[in-house]
Amino acid sequence: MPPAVSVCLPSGAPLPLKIETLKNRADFLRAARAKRAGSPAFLLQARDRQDKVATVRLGFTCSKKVGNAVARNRAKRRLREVARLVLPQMAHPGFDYVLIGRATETAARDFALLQQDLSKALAKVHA
RNA sequence: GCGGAUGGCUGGAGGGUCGCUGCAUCACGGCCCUGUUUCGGCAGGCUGGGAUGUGGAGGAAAGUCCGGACUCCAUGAAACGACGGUGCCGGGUAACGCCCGGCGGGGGCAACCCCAGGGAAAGCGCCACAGAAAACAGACUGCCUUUGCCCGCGUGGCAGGGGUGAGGGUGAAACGGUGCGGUAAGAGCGCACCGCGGGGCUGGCAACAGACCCGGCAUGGCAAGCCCCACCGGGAGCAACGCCAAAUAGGGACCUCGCGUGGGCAACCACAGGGCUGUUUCGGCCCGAGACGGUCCGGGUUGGCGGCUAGAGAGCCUCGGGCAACCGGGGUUUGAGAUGAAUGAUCCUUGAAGGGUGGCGACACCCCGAACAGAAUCCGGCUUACAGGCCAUCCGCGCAU
Repeated sequence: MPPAVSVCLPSGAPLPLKIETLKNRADFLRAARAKRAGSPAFLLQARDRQDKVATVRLGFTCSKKVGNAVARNRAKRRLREVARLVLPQMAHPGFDYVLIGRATETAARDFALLQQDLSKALAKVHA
C-alpha cells in the first residue's frame, strides 16, 4: 500500500477530488449490493464507504455478454470517457461507483445523451 | 475479352479538441532514511503531482494444436518394460508433426491440385448389403460327353458315370486382363501385348525408374482395429522463478503400518526393519521411533519490485553459394510493454464496395458508413476468421494480326 493518503490531505483547500480505480473483486461485490440506477446504455452502482476518506473510486464491468474483447474494450473506453467528463462535478466524496456496460447500446448510444444519462443516474443514486 | 491456376501486397484517409501509458530531459513539492554542516542548508536515495519531447496493437495480436528459448523441480549405471508421438526419399532448420526439392498413386484438356504414402509370405481380428461363393479351397449352378429308363418323339424329361473350370444378375473387392489359336466343352493349355513375381544389369546419394532375361502366375482387402519395425520424447509452466515489506500460521482429529536386537549411565553407534529412486540387479539417499503414508477439519495464499522486452529480432538494398527451402557477408532503417489490464474518446471533412429511386444510356440524387478482430514472457510454425482493393507469373477458350 502507498503510505497513508489521508496524511497529506489537510493542507489542501478546494482540492479536486482524487479519483482512483477500483481493483478488488470484494469492492465490486460490495458495490453491487448498494444503490443502483439503470439507464439505456449502462447500469450505475454506487456505495458510500463511510470510512472518512474522501477519495472517490471508480470501476467498470463489461461481461462476455457485451461481446468479444474488442467490443468489451470499446464499451469500457466510452464509459471511462463519459465518467471522466461528468464525475468531477457530480461525484460525492467517499463513494465507490461501478459502471456496467450493456450489449450494443453502450457502444452505439449518442455521446451527448450518454453524458446526460450519467448525470441523471448520479442524481438518482445520491437522492 | 471471358473463364481459371499459383504466389504476394494492402487491411480506409485528413484535421480540430480532450485524454491514457512507457522512456528521456527539465524545473517544483513532500519529507522519511543516510552522509555532511558554519544548523540556514547541501548531496544521495525514496516519493508526489507537473511541463516539454518522443514511442505506443495484428496479419491473423485469435484457437492454444505442434516445436523451441527461458525458469524451477527431478535426474547413479546397465538391461528390460510401459506410455505418448512421428512414419516414401533427400535436403533446410535451434527444433518441429513445419518448409523446400524429388519419387509413387489419384484428379484435371491444361496451368496445377490432392494423398494418415513403413510392414498384410510374424500373429490375432474384421470384411455389412448383395451374391453360387468373401479367403481357401471347394460345394451349388452351368457347359461338354456318355449309359439306362419314360413319353405326347422335341434343341424333351428323370436318374447315374466321366470331363471341365470362371459362364453365373452381384459387390469396394472374385484362383490376373484383352485378343487370337486350341478343344467334345474348356482351361496360361499355347501365343502376342499389358499386369504380376524373381534375377542380375544400367541410371540415381536415395525413394525409385528403365530396358533385358527367367517363371505361366505363387501374396484378396482393412494396420485413421490390435499389432510389428524404425526413430524421437524426464515433469511443470512467466499465476514459472528470484528479491523486499507486512500479516497470519508453525495446527487438530481419526485410520493404516511401525515402535526389534546388541553395545553404552546417557547422547549416540551398529545391525535388523521401513520408505524413495517406473521394474529388476548392483548402487545411492532418507527415517530409524516415528512415517517424504492416507482421509477429514481449521488457518493462510496480500502488496511492491525484478523477470520484461536487443533477439534463432524485423523491414529494405546489395554481394556470394544453392533448382529451392535456406545459408554466409556488407550497408541502412527500425524497436508497445499494460497488470480491473494503456495504445483512446469525441466532432468535422472526405470516402471503397453495397442498397434504393429516376433515366435507353453517360449519369444524377438519397440511404448506409468500412471485414475478421485487441498484445499479456518471447520466438518458429500450423489451423481457423476475414468487407473490399491491388500486383506479378502461368493455363484454356474466343477475337484480331
